[in-house]
Amino acid sequence: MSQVIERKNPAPLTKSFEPQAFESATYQFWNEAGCFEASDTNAPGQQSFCIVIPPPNVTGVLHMGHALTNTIQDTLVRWRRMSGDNTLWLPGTDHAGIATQTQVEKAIAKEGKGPTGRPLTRHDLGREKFLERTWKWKEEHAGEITNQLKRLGSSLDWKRERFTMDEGCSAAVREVFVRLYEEKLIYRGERIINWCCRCQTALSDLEVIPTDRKGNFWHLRYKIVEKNGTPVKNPEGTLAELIIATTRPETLLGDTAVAVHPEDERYTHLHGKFAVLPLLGRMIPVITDSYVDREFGTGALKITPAHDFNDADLGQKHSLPIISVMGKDGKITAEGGPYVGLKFAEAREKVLADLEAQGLLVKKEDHAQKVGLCQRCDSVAEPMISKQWFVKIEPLAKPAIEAVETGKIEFSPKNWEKTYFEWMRNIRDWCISRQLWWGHQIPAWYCSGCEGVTVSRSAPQKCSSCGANASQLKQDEDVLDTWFSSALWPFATLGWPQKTQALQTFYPTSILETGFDIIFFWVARMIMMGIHFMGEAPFKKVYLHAMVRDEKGEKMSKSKGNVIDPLVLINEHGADPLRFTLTAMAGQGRDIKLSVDRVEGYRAFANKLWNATKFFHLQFEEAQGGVLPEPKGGAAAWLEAHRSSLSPANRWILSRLQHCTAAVEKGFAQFELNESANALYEFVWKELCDWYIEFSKTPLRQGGNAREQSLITLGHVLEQTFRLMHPIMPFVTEELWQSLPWKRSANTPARVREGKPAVMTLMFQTFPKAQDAWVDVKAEQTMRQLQNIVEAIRNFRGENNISPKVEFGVGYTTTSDSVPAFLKEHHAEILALCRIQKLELVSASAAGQEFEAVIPIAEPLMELRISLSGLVNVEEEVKRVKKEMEKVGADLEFVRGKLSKESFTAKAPPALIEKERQREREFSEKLTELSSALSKLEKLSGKTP
RNA sequence: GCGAGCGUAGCUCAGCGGGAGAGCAUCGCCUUCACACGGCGGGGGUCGCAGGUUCAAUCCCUGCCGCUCGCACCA
Repeated sequence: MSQVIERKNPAPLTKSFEPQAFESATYQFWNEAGCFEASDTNAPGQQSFCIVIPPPNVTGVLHMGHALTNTIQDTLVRWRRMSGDNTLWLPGTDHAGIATQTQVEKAIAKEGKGPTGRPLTRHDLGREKFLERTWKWKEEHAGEITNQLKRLGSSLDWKRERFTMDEGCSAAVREVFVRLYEEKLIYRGERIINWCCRCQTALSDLEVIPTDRKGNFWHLRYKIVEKNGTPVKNPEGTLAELIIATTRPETLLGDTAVAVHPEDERYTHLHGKFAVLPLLGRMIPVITDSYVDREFGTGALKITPAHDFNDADLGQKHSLPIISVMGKDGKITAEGGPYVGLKFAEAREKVLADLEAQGLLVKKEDHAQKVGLCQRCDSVAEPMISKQWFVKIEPLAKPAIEAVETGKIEFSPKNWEKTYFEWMRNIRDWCISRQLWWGHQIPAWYCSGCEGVTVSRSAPQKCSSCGANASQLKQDEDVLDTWFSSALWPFATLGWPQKTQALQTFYPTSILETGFDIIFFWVARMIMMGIHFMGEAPFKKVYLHAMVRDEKGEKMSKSKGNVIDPLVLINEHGADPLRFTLTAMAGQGRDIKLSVDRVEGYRAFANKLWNATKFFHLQFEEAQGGVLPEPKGGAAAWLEAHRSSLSPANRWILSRLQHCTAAVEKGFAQFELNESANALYEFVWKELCDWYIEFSKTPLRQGGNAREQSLITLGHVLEQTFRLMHPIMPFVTEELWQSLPWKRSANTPARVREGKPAVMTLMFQTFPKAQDAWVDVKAEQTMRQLQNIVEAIRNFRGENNISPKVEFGVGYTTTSDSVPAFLKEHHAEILALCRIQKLELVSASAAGQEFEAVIPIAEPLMELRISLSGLVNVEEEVKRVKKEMEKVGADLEFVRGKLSKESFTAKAPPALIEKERQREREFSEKLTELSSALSKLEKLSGKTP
């Protein structure tokens, strides 16, 4: 007999659900037993299932978005693991270039002053020292987010944890860079990019957030002249000029043309002429282009190719010169003539003042405009020409578009595919160089001798162009966009560029789960790189979850102070309730407004399950000899063997378990986790606790076979429920499962092969499959009938405000032959659930006495008769009956109306018509009963003073 | 401007062709031996508005209105 890993010192179940008591220990048990570890190879016939975690920032802290995505992923991973797959969920963190560098910069700024008395900057430390500091910072903070992921219950294979700047990932980055360079898909060029003057780095288009700003529209006067400088005149003899509206007057310093629409008749006579650039006096051509909108502004446009994306395109089209007047330092360059050295904002003021002085400023209007802000620091990002590294994206985008078009990759919800296509089909080259220090330094070396560029996987020995030795070579100081390494994540983490077994087994990964906000940043780029380097898309399915917002629907942000910290919720209520909440709300196509109330509600749910299990133990321990021995072959086999002799209630709950199992499985498989969660909630609370356990109390107290049968059924149903619920609520289900008397250890195929011991854990138990054989229509019908009777009596009690302490007798009449036997069989349960003294058949003649309430029931066909004397106020009962009659009357009227329409009876499906006729009969009978009861009551109340 | 989503009970959401559901909140009764993190019962909605298709529309179609979110921006 091989060894089994068991949890040490199991504690008895506490009085109620107290997650703090066991969550951490449970996680530790799983982790130490190696439950999270995948195998590099699949067992024969086994499938692999792999998700790579969207790597959180290495120095970040867990926020609700993380909690959501990791709960969803963990749920899927646990489900697949229990279903028998070789399951790998690969953990890791991202170096997060700008974010991390900024944190460290802030830290050193606080530490001391530089030589001139200002706070220390990274430049005071120098690159090497600064990087040392950042690595140290990373080591100190990296544990926080991973510990938080553990608190959430994430079953990540920690032995495979990766970091985007670890040796392997760095090697992958260099490999990709070199290959793309060799394929001419990476190039270095002088192009217009977004520049953040505060962060002092280039940004990609995506890192710039267009933001509404109140601005102004200044109308400027450009005089028009011939090439030789003679003023041009208008047809009516006045001097020709162009009035141009602009929101950024300071950029005029870099204007190299003005443009009008070719068919704009106002300006036809200016075609081919020149404009005199205000302030600088430069002559620039008047060009025509249909890009110009005649309706907007004055219909004339100034063109500044160096500082505007659209102008850059026009400039290229018309071969215009490019004049950079704004520098990376946020100041006007020497090209700006008298304005050199001014900050942009100062330059604007001065330019406007000078224009005004020269009479060239026509007017100023208010104007709402969008300004691009740096995603990281919110300062204005200026478009400017700069020498940067770019990825030529179109050749990479093409197959990535095709992969989604042909369905090799599917997005869910599907409508995101449209968004993906939109962006991918209009994609611009990707600026990948960043003027930061924290990141993958670009593997390009410049030769001081020949100015040649050497791109290499490792530090080159000599210049690839002129052969000069290494001392002449200097590596590019810039680093790569953080998303460059993230794009390689699905294969770099599996060992690429080595040909590893893990890569073979787990690539392509099964699914990607992430937020829609990073479709472009991350998802699209992973698809492009995956296809290009692996020949295959990195995942088959992309699941995109909604945004987590606060309970008012606002985005959570620190500045608004509306952030709900998942760790606070975990500490207070446990990880499971939070996970259940997120899962239950993860329905697609809607933002998730998280409310703490909801979490509390699901904590109550966990408590409910806890107490149901305690109920089982209580009953179990009372069994003869203290402990009921495990049935031979286990509970399931026992139930199978005794199926025909099981009570209706037992058959019912086993049948309902199949429905629940099917729903949970379907929800997981279709990525509708909320469906799974809701099915479980309904089943556990309503069916198992409210009905089954209440029903089972009678046989359990009865003892003997009845008790044994119910105990085994309840134990089995609970055990199966724990399995079904485990992917969503791993901690509490494991804790409760461990408490069960008949549990068995289990193992995964891979562990067996590797000689690893089995583990006594719910994590490795087989995920249930719905079994049609256990679906019992008859038992469900029986239970429905019993529920109808019980509810009718409870309703009578409730509406008449009769205390549960008051017991009374109930009689009934029926025209059905089977009802008396049916009620006799379930006599005890009905009495217990309704807290009544007796339920007995009364003859039709004995019935009909005046002191009775009459409660008609359609299924089973019968009438309850309850003697009112001393029980209720007759007037109250009159009210109740009247209310009931109104309801039934309205129903009847509706059904009759429907049936009276010939169009309905002619065209509706026959089955439906029959159903409606049936309903009509029922309502009508019910109404007759009620009205006769009412007339009796009214007579009675008339007699009473 | 283009694209997507959402408007259902006081709140948060499910449902999406046959007369509207849940949780929380609320009201009434109950400390009944798993659970007051509980039980039982009640009240509460012309399913954003207007048309159309259909025997039948919260559900399908069209148009509006309102709220989000992408993309592109008109300089």
